Amino acid sequence: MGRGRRPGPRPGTSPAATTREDLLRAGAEAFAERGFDGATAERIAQRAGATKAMINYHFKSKQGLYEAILLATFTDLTARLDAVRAAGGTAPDQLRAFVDAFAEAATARPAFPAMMAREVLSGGRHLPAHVADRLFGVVGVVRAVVEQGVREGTFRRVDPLLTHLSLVGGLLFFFATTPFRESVARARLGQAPPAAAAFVAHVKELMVRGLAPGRPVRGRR
Amino acid sequence: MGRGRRPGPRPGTSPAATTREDLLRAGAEAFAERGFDGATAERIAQRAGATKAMINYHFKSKQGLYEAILLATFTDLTARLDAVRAAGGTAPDQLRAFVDAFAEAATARPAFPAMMAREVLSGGRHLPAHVADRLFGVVGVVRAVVEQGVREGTFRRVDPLLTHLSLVGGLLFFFATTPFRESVARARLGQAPPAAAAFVAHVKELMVRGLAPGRPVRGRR
DNA sequence: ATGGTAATTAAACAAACGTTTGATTGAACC
DNA sequence: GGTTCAATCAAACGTTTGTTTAATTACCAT
Repeated sequence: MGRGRRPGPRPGTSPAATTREDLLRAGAEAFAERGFDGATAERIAQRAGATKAMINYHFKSKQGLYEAILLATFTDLTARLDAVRAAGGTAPDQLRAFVDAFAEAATARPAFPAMMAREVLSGGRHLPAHVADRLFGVVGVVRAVVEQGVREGTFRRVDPLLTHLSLVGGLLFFFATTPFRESVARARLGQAPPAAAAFVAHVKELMVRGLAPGRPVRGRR
Repeated sequence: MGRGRRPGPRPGTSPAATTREDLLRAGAEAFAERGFDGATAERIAQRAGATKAMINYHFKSKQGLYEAILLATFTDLTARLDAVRAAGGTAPDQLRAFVDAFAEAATARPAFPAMMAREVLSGGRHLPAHVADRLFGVVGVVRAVVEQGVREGTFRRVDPLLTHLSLVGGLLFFFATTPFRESVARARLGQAPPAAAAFVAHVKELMVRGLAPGRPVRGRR
């Protein structure tokens, strides 16, 4: 008998511990679904095929695991967004590229939108300073693009921060609630939920048109 | 000596228990700030000036308190939004009124945006069916307005659901993260955070312009 | 006056939580 | 072949959690 593994390193796993990475992956999923408080160490470990003691061994604490995930996630995101800015082009083009990059980041790391949304919702309570910096970097990119657009005349005179909030808010909301929409679509309507690509195209068009200079809209203000 | 009240009803509180309402208020704040799992019964009770046993007495369980808050909140919101639809007018006007109503609901019940955002983020895990219905009512209002706009020619042919996601996502994100922006504004920059009114005006203009029919935007697609 | 009811408290409770500990194993190194 | 070391597990630990219980009080109707 004696079900359950006996202690000791996993046999034949020479190329760097996979347990650590399994915990990062499982933790990201769990934190995205339930939030920091709702995701228990036990469940994260189970999902990773390990024991919860491994969290403390590899990351010192549950909070340590959380921070490691956030750092990796935001580093990936800001790298993509900075690349958009560096690639140059007109402001509308950069804005479109921004939306694409955001969507690619959400696809590469499905947990990122929910974790980011939860973090700002909680007032950044679990955010260490150096991770918060990356978050503000996102604001900086949008601001730079909008200011460029206003300067070159491709955008009307809009507030960069307000533009950031409406743009990133919409993107974050869409990608963070994808699981919800999928379950609703299955349960309520037989209908399939909208694809990410359709939303991306929609947001690009909406923003570029909405920011374009020119005749004010008719009708009551 | 003998600190700590002795048991028994609160004296002189004839007009309906205020404890119940205190718990609703304190619970809304706590759930908005920390989420369902992060908000502890002890802290909610403290904030309400009561003991945690009162939660179970008045609402059966912590979950019961949560549901009571959600129901009241969403009922208020959908009432406002339905009124917008009922008032009629052109689609752009209704859309502007929608944004106003949303903002008023967020002002009247500051906890609502964060609670709603957290709920959809969690896939509606804590949502009882009759409360979920109200949530879908919001989608219905936006859909109706957009479809009317397309019909009457004031909007281009856009997907109502995608429009809903970008509009409500932006609004929710803004109002749900107001505390975060305020703390950041205080700590990082000496600058004041943008006022709600400014954001509301921004979103109205952005959406109405972005949805307006007419010449497609120049530049690469 | 008296009895009943609803509201409240402090304390007790079991379950669940994150963390720590100690034993155990496989592999690398000499 | 023995030693060392990092990785792993099961179990135990102390704390915190939401809930229940029993006692206590104020108000109201009779």
